[in-house]
Amino acid sequence: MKSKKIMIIDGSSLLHRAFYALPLLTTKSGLYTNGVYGFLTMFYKITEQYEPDYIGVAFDKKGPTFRHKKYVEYKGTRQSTPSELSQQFPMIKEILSYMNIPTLEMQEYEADDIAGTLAKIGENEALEVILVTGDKDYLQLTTDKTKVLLTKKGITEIEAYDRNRIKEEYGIEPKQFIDLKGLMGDKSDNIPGVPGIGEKTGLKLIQEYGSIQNIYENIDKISGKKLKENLIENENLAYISRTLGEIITNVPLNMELEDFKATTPEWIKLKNIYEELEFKSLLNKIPSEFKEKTQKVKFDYSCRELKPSEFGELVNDIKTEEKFCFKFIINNLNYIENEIIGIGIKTPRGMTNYIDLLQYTDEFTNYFKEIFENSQIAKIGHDLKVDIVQLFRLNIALKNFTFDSMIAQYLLNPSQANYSINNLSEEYFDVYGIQSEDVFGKGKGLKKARDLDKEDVMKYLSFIFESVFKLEPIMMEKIIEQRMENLYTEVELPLAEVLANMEFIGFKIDTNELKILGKEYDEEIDSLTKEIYELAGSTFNINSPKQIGEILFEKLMLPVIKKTKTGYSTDVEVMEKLKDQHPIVEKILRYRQIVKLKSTYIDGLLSLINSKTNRIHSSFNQTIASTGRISSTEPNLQNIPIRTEDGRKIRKAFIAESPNFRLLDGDYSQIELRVLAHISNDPKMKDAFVSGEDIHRKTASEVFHVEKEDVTSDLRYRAKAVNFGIVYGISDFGLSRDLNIPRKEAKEYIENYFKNFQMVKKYMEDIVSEGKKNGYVETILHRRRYIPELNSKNYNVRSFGERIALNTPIQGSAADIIKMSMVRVYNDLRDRNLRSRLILTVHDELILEVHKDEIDEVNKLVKNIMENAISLTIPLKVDFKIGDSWYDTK
DNA sequence: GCGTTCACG
DNA sequence: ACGTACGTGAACGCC
Repeated sequence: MKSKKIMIIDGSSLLHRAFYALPLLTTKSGLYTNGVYGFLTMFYKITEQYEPDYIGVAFDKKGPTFRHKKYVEYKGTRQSTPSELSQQFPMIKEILSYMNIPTLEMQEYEADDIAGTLAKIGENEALEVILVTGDKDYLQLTTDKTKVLLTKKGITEIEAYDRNRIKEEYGIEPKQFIDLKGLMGDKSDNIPGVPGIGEKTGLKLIQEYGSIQNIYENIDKISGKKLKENLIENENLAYISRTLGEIITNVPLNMELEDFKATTPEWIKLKNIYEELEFKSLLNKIPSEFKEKTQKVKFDYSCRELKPSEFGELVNDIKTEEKFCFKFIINNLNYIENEIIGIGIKTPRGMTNYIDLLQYTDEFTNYFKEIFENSQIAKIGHDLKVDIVQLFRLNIALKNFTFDSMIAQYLLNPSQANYSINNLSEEYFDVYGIQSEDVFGKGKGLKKARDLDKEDVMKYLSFIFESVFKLEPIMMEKIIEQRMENLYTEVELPLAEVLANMEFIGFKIDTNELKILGKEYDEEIDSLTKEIYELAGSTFNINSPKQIGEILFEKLMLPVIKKTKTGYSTDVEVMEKLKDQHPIVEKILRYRQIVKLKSTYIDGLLSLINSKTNRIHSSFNQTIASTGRISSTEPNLQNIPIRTEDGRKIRKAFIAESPNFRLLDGDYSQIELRVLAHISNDPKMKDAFVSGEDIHRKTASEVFHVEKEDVTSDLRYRAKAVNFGIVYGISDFGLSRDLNIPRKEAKEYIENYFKNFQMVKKYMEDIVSEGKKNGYVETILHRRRYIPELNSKNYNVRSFGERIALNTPIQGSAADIIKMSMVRVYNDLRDRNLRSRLILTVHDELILEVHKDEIDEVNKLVKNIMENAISLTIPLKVDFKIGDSWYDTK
């Protein structure tokens, strides 16, 4: 039988660690909580990992300890604990009391003595002992039965030490750390030790002689005159230091093992204090049944399952109430092919109705199609894009879609990490709702449709509907107040349907073409692999940056250009600089490129082709990018290669549905620079766009003081880099790296740029100060992004904030514009009953699958919509290409 | 699960 | 003196 475990935590040490590892977080009322928060994060991590049967937390007690009696200077150099930290000790103790975990502190003793004593008690009871601390001194307590978990950098890294590891790493027994410390001393505790002896010398001596006592018994054998002198002169100090550094294990504790038994926390109290301290993520640790009891808002979970005979009645209710909220229940697989399990529907005054669609799909569509398609009846919900895809599958066209709480929250704060309905109900109502995982399971425990508990499903749906109905008025008020009503109702909401349709339609793939390309790549990978092994003189995993580093910088002794957190950097930038030094470098670069193409684009795409339609159905995320852009996943169709010919070939596999269709690709020319010209109102920049000049050429002539006719391709290239830099929040460093020129030269370019485009400079200054003043910046359609970084005390963080402040209105306005185009293109194609359809967007580009009979009409229509999506002080220009494959639309 | 690298706009 | 261009997603190694 496995022995039981006792975990003893050094609370003082852990709180200190957490406090210094995390930035100073405060609650709205100004309480400092970073230490407590970090402590609890670590606490949950280790208790969940080790699952102790007994647990206790030891603290230092204020006042002198027995060590001070032996040595008055003990801890004499310690700075007093800052009040931001000291006020957090009572908090963590309070929380531990709610967890029913005993906290121990004793006059005259320190936490480590208590922990040492408990460890000994634990060992005597034949328990496995786990000590948790940030203090290396604890290593002296490790035995075969006691291990020490030591926090490393930050709060996420924890290293476990047992006796074996110590012997391996230090070559001494744990107990010998006491003697080692006697020699080394400890600056932070003001333990003197023997002068001139640090970790290295100390370890050597202990490894050789075993103990301080034995060193002095053999003092004549010590080599090194100075060392020997120091030892002899400071013998007394060495022994005193040894005593000070020894953790004692016989503190008189009046506790029994049973007092430490892990028991159930007092959930309600724990929940209340987590709320008070605003530890939202830790509330997940509270079982949901304890979270509902103190809701401010009452949620009604009443629900019923409807049989077909009752469908008509609900349809009539909906007609009288003119609004409903709905959600499909589907299994979480690819939702183009999944099973549609059921649907929940609720009107403002009615209860939640559930229809089993595994049984009654036909009856459902017969009764409800007209309701969904009725433009007098409003539909609302949360993350309805998924549900619109299901409606497409059932051949139902949604009309009058007026509210989606997920999209609403994205507009109210586009930087949020999580837009789940649970997050929203917590934020707005302090209601902790029902976790979808509890209903559907997760990971391996994901439930099959038939294993779902219908009552749970209905209750979950009720929770969503109650949340959405209650959120709608509150969120709409904010949206209107922030001037985003138009953006919301005319752009983002209709866009959800456009994205749903693009997901539903997909992009046709020539599987064979992909496979042939894959074979070519494979052959090259094989031969490159052989050449690289040959050049390296050994085999290794070329996919491992770590192993490449070892080969290049240790075996082949190439110069180290750059380091990462974990070792040598081997990225393209570094490798380009090493190219001339060894032939292997170029081979590795080529290998990396081809392997990327093969694994991400050949194998990755092949695995995502829908076998029935030979099409790829990506998912488009409308609420990820803080700037307003759309992102694409599984697969990401927005990063299909184009910059190198080898990669660009992948696009040959992206084709139109049949010989009757072709691809039409329209991309905005220089949309971000045009947006910048518009919002900065810079006359020179605007001139260039109004007169249809090449903007990079224009920039080159201004920055480098040459006539436009005399701009060489090199100058144009440099000017292009400058223009990009402007949009991103330029720095001389970045530009110099990008163009491979001295920093000084880059600086001149930038200064010249600003001399010529003075209004751009003014824009950059104004937008940053506006951001600082308001806390956010806006796009043309008033899309808002908060930038807390602008007020950071940290220079780097603040600079980052400034770059965000000037880039977001540019990137975000460009996103506004293409989103408007998408909605109009989609609607016009549908209104004209065309067979052509929008299938993809890549930030400044729209791709349509166009019927050959409609090419001229659609091309004209899309051009008109895109170029007139919005009226700016400069024209928008769109270039169009037509081809049988995406490769050909160039 | 995080870090590195690299694909795109 | 610092450390540095904006926004994404996927594959892989490594712990």
